[in-house]
Amino acid sequence: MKRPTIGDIAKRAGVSIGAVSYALNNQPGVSETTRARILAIAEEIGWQPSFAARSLSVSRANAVGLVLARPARLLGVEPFFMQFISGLEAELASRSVALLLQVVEDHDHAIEAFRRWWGERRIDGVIVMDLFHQDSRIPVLELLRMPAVVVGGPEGAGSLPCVWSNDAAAVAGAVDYLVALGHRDIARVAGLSGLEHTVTRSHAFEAATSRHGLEHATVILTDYSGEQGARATRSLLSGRRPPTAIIYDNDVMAVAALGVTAEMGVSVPDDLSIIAGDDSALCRLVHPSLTALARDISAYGGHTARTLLKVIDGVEVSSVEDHVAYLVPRASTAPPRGARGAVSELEAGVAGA
Amino acid sequence: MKRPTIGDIAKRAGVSIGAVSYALNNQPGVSETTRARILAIAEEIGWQPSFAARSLSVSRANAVGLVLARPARLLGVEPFFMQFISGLEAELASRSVALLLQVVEDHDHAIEAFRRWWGERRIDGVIVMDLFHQDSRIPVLELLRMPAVVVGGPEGAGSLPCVWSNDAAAVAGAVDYLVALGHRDIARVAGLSGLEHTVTRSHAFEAATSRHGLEHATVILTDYSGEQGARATRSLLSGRRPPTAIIYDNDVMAVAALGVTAEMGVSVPDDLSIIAGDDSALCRLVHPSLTALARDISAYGGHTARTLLKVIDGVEVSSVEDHVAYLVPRASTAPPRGARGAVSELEAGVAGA
DNA sequence: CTGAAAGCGCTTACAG
DNA sequence: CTGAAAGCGCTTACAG
Repeated sequence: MKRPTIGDIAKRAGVSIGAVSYALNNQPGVSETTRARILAIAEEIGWQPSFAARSLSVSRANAVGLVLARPARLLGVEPFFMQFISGLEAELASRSVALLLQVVEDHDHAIEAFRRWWGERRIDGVIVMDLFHQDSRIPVLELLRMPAVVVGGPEGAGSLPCVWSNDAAAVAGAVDYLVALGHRDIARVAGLSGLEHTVTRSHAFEAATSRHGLEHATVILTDYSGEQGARATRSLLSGRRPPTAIIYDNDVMAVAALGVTAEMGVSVPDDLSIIAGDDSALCRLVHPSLTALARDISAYGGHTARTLLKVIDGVEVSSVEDHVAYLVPRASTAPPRGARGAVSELEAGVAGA
Repeated sequence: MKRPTIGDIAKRAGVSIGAVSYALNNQPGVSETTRARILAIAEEIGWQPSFAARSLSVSRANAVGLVLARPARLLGVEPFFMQFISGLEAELASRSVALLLQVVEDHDHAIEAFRRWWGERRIDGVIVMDLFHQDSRIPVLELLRMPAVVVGGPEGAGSLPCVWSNDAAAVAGAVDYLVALGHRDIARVAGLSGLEHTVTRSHAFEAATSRHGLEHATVILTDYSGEQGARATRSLLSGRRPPTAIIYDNDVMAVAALGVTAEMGVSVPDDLSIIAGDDSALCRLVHPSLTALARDISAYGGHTARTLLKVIDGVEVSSVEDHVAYLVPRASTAPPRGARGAVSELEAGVAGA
C-alpha cells in the first residue's frame, strides 16, 4: 500500500536506480530495451515521481505564485480576475507548473508572501498584478533577484519584464469615437488613483480631450467598486453642466451607472452615452447593453504565463506588448441629443436640396 | 549568495544539525540558551526552511488543491467563486498551507489532476466544488483515500465529509415570502441540471409551491449564464400565463432578467418580482436593486478550509452544516398588481366599515 | 551502456 | 542535553 519509488522499479527491473532515473527522464545512459522495460514496470506499479524529492534534487519548484492585493469584495464582482487566472492557469497546467494563489490586504503582506515563498523555494517566480505608481513590490523583487513578470507597465515596472497593453491608445480611441458621435462634454470615472495604469489613462484622456478642444473633461477617481461608480455618476449628472458621455474604468462601475440613470430618469443613450472600460459578460447582460473596451483577458493571462516561464528558464525578456483593447459598440452609446438634431437638420437640408 | 541551510547555522553555533533542527522546531533536546543562540543565528543569516526538504522528510505537502470544472466564461461573471476562494485562502494562509488552483474542462480532467497531485504528494487534500448528482469524482477520491471535503451535499457526497447549507430551507423561505406578498404564479430559473443542489432546490421548490396550492410553478433549467437566464425569462414572460414572480438560482441571471424586463417593457416589481439566488455586490448595483438570498460566502470558504485541515489532521469529520441563506428584501419584490388591488379594496372596505 | 555513490536540506530515532 | 547517522526519493557526475 506504500507508494512505489524508483527503488521498487529498479529492484523489479534488476537495474540500478540511476538507470531507472535516466529511463524515466528520457536521458541517454540506458539501452532502448531496458528503457522500455523500465517504463512498462513504472506504468504497471503506478509509479509517480515524488514532487518534493525531485524539487529537492533539481532545486526547482515547478510552481509560480500569484498574490492578489485587493479586498475580496472587489475581487468578487470584477470578472477580470477570474478570467485572467483561468488563462494563466491553463497555460501553466499545460507545462505542469502549479499556481499558488494568495489573497492579501496590502503590498506589505504581498511582499511578505514573496519573501517566504521564495525563501522556502516553494515557487520559481511570481506574477505581479495591479501595478501601483511607485510600487513597493518592484524593488523587493529586484533585490531578491526573483523571476517575475509584471502585468502592466512598462512604466513603473522597473527592471522587471512586463506584459502590457496600450491603455493610452485605447482611451484615446474611446474619446475619438465619442467626439465623432458629436459629444463635447465627456467625463471619465477612473479606478484607483494609486494604480499605474490609472495615471496612464488619465494622461491619455486629458491629451485626447484637449486635442479635440474639449473643456469640461472631468475625471473622478474611485476604488473600482459599484458603490463609488454610482456615486461618481450621481455627482456628474447632478452638476451644473452634466456630461453627455462617460467613460468608466471597468465594467462594474458602468453597470452601476446604468442603475443610477434609471434612478434619476436619465435616458441611455439619449441623454447619456456610457462606455465600459472592461468587457465581460456583464456588459451584454444589462439593458441597454454596454459599449465596451474589449480584450481577450484569458489570452492575456496565457501570454503572461508564457512570459514568466521564459523568464524562469533564464531567457532574457524585457517588455512584451499584448493586444490593444478595441471598442465594441453596443446600445449604450449614440450621438448626443443636440448633435443628433443637428444631423437630422443636415439630412433634412440635404434631402430638401 | 547561496541560501543558508541548517548546516550553516550548525557550523556557526558549533552544534550538530540535529540540535539546530530541534531548536528551530521548538522540540525538546536542546537547552534554552543554545536554542536562543541558534534562533538568533538563523535570524541573522536569514535562514528559511527548504520547503521541498521538509516535505520530503515529513511527507506532508502543506498544500491543498482546488480544481474548478467550469468554463472561464462562467467563472468570471459569477462573484461567488472569487469570494469563496478569498475566504478559503485566508484561512489556509493563516496556517501556512498553500492553495493550488487549477481550472479544467470537465470532471475527467479534474480527476486526472487529483490523481497527479496526490500521486506526486504535492497536496495533502482537495476541496470539491459544484457537486454533481452521481458525481464521478467522489468514488475516485474515496478509492484514493485522499483527504477531501465536498462543498455541498450531504446527498451525493458519498462517504466524504462535506460542508453544506440548507438550500431546501432557503428556497422554501423565498417561496413563502412571495406567497405572503400575494403571488400565486411563481416560476424558478434553475442552474445546471447536473448539480446536486439544483435537484435539491427543485424538489424544495415543488414541495413549497404545492404546499401553498400553486399550480403554475414552472422550472426552467439553464447553465447559470446571463444569456440563458435572459432566454428563460423571455420565454416565461411570453407564455400564456406569465408568472408574477421568478426566483433565479444565481445573481447573474437575475441581473440579466432585469435587462429583459426593460427590453420588454415589463415593470419590476409592479409586473414582476425577482429574487436572486446569490447575493453579491451585483444585486445592489442594478436598478431596481435585487432582493436576494444572502450568505457570507467568504466565511463559507473559511469554514470549508478549516474542515479540510481537520480531515488532513486525521480528525473524524462527517457533514458540517453552514448557515442557511436568508432573504434580503430590496426593490425587486412587491405584491403583484392584482393582490395589491385586493389589499387596497380590503383596506377601503375596512376604512368604510 | 551500466553500477555504485554522493548530494539536495531537512527530520528523527538512537546512542552517549 | 548533545552528537553522529540514517532516511525521505529523487538526480547526476564519476568510474567501469
